[in-house]
Amino acid sequence: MKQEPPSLPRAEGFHQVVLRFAPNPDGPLTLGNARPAVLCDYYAKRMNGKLILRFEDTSPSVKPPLKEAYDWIIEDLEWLGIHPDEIHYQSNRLQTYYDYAEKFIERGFAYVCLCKPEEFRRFEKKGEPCPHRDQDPDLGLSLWEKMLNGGLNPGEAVVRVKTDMKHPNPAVRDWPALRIDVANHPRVAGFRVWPLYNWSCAIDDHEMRVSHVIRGKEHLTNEVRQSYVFKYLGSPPPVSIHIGRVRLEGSVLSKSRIMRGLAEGAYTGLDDPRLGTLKALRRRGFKPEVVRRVVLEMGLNIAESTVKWENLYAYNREAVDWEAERYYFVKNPFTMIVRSVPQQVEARLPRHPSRPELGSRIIVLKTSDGEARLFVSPEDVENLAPGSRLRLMSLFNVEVEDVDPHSKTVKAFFKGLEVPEKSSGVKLIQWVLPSDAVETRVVMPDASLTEGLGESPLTQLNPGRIIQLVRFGFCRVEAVSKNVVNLVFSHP
RNA sequence: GCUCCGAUGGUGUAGCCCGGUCAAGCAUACGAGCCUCUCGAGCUCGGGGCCCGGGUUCAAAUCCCGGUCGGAGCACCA
Repeated sequence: MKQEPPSLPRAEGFHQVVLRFAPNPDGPLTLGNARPAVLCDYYAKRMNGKLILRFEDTSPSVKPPLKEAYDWIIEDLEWLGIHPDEIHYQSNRLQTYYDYAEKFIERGFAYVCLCKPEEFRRFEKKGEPCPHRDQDPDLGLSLWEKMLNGGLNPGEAVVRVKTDMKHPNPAVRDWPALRIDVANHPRVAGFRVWPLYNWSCAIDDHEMRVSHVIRGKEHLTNEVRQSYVFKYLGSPPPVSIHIGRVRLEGSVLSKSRIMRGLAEGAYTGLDDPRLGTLKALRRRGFKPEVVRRVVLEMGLNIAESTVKWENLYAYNREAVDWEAERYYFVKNPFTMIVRSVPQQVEARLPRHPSRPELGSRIIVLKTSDGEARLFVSPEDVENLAPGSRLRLMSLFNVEVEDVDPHSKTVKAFFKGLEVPEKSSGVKLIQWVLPSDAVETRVVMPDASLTEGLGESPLTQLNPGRIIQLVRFGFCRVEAVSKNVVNLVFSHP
């Protein structure tokens, strides 16, 4: 980091800074989720505090949690270098939410509302109490009992927290805290009352002694709603920091859209390169520190911001250039036939142009009757006029005689070994020998496949390695076999 | 419609709370040059910005008001 993120606001006077990242396990983490996650982790570490991961899985029917998503999230966080000190599942804590609800009803801080949603909305709009607001706590408790034991059905009753029916923001007026939901939950069974976000969140932040909440600005009014709970609890609310939403240029970051697209078969998986999931970024060879860097650069700004791929590319290039060995790859190969080649030519291909200590590969070009064949990329030769010169990198120079796109053949003749002067303007191109060629497929950012031939040493690379295909781009090794190399394109 | 936010070069930010040291810093992108057997990396230099209009003040990117544009919320979602 060239620039430190700002210090955590109002962090003085806390015994320990406690932050929580609280995702809904209904999909994979995206770059959008990475923002609060990384910030929470960053400040927890910087302040010697504690980081809590809390799964907010309390909406069995509207936002059904996905059993697999819990692990996805933990894995994605681990990839980012985030290891929470504690992990909580709200679905394990229902009794706690019930206990508080009962207390609130008992003390008249909350009531069981039997209004139909539309009915209540009318009172809310007018700023007037509904008939249930002033119910006797004993009646409230017996209704609450009926919510729990089945005497009331979904939609018939809801527990509301008393706020202020004249609050300027109608959304704050007596908001619902718990409702009946009988849908199945992937983790627990036998519960029919579930807390709503503002209830479970406020109770948990209170119980877990959360000192600072970093969350998206879509929660701005939730902070106001939850402030009433803290008021009734007689404890100060956590410091709330709202950050802007993140957009990733040209990518889908919405979990629901991702899951829908996946169900419709629009994507190849959670790590489809078109998606803004952390899994996709990882698959494309982005280093976690790159994600952390862009997030930390945005800091605690509440203004929304758009991440540009070119920034991600630049940071990742910086992160991987040193480790990325260089290999030759020609896509949609054309065959070049070179005449008048000396008996035997050796090419020495350095593994890394800036790291001679890594050594080089020696490739021996054999000729028959002074003729040599090798593969080159059509885009390097397609429009060349006869007489054009080319430098086959690390090998020799040729002069092109004829290019035939139909037979995908280029005829050329040997034109010396010396590296041409830069001023000559001779283009340097990569090549692959037929005897050394292996089928190589690269998944591109738009999920299309680029196919061609690569050098055989590619088959020796372990999955996960980042390499650079010279004059093509950085790629991550996905899988290799004896005959096929599968790569994922990172960036130029 | 109602409630609430935000606005610094192409992009992301620093500065704004506590007005002068800001003729606005950094990163990335862009341009030029050097270097390099890659369209990669490195090095040097360069152009580019305080949304608009008023006000307060000796002094405003910073404070106030209005406007414009952008965003969020107004779910028995999180």
